[in-house]
Amino acid sequence: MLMNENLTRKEQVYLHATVMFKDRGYAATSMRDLANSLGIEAASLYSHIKSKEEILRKICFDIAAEFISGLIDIEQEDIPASEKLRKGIISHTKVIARDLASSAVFFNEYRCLSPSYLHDFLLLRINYINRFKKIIKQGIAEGEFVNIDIKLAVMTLFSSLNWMPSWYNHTENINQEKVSEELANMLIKGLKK
Amino acid sequence: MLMNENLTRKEQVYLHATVMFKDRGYAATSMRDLANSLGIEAASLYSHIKSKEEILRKICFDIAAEFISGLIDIEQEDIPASEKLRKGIISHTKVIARDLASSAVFFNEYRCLSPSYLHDFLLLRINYINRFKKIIKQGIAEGEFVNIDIKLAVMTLFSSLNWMPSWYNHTENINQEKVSEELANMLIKGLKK
DNA sequence: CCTACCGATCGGTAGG
DNA sequence: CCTACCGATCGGTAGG
Repeated sequence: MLMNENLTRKEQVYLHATVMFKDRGYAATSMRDLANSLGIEAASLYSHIKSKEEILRKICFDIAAEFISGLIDIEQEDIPASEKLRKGIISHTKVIARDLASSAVFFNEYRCLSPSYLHDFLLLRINYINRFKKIIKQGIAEGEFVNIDIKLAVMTLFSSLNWMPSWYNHTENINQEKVSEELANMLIKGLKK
Repeated sequence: MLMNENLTRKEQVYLHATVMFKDRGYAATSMRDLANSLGIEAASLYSHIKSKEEILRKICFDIAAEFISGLIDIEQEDIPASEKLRKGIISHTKVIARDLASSAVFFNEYRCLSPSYLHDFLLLRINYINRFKKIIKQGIAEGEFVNIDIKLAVMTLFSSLNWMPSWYNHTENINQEKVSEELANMLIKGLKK
């Protein structure tokens, strides 16, 4: 059962929808399923939201904004690429750990966005990936990292980070910060000379 | 356009379905979409297949079988854990590279299986993951790997490997074997002392 | 492989 | 937040 106290009805709708989109997928979750989990009729949902896709859009674009804003300050710092990368990884994992369900939807369900929103979403994603590519390029240029294929490196990085929501569990006695650090260590060690 | 020459109609149905499930998701792909991409009516599909889910089942369980069978010989070899892991990673990436679309469906759409098939599928997946865990445990026990959290290590490993189908592209001038080797190097280096 | 069609379910609206 | 309902679409079947 979801914790619903202190939430407005609208927030409850978003919360339940996020969890259901994560568990069953966006297309496989019907508005009747969602209404049922809230104990109301499907038609009643529409006094809180405009459409099913509006929910998906909010999840995807909110998380995208969090990822990018977490990275901006780090980019400006005058530190070695490995340290930038470490901080970037920790920032990224923090966004994920803060909201595992939304992150999972972000990673897996974005393609259900209608074409024009999907287009904008993909631009944001490319922008974010390019920022990490730039850090890795810096590390190679400064001789800190091995001369690895950039695309391979950055895709491996994101792959590792982005499946976190599907295996990382808040309730286990695993510490989020420790996980992030171990992960960052492992990945950076794989890149270093 | 898909290459359909030399394929039976049934094989064409499976091929088109796999690509569409990968691109749009299982739930979001209708039998009418599928029929349309083959230039026939939806009802005509059912002279080649029994149900929509039958297609998904075949994809998921065939790929599962390929993953496991690729690993069995490697496990028996009397070599260091790092070499077992390297061979395991290369075997795994070969299965993926051989059929990117099926692999993508395997990783992302399995949860659309009906409960009893989903149950069997998850057992196969746990079995496969445990085989890799055992290799990493061996490496830690023999002092070859750092004393990392096993779950973290194996999940990072699979995350890296399993997003391959979503970014790795056959048509680019990237060589599959080289990608596998670089990937294996990077990941094993992250584990080594 | 087609036409014709089934019951079920979909996202969403009207009106209160 | 409800009842009542819309047109569209779903997976699938019958019969040829």
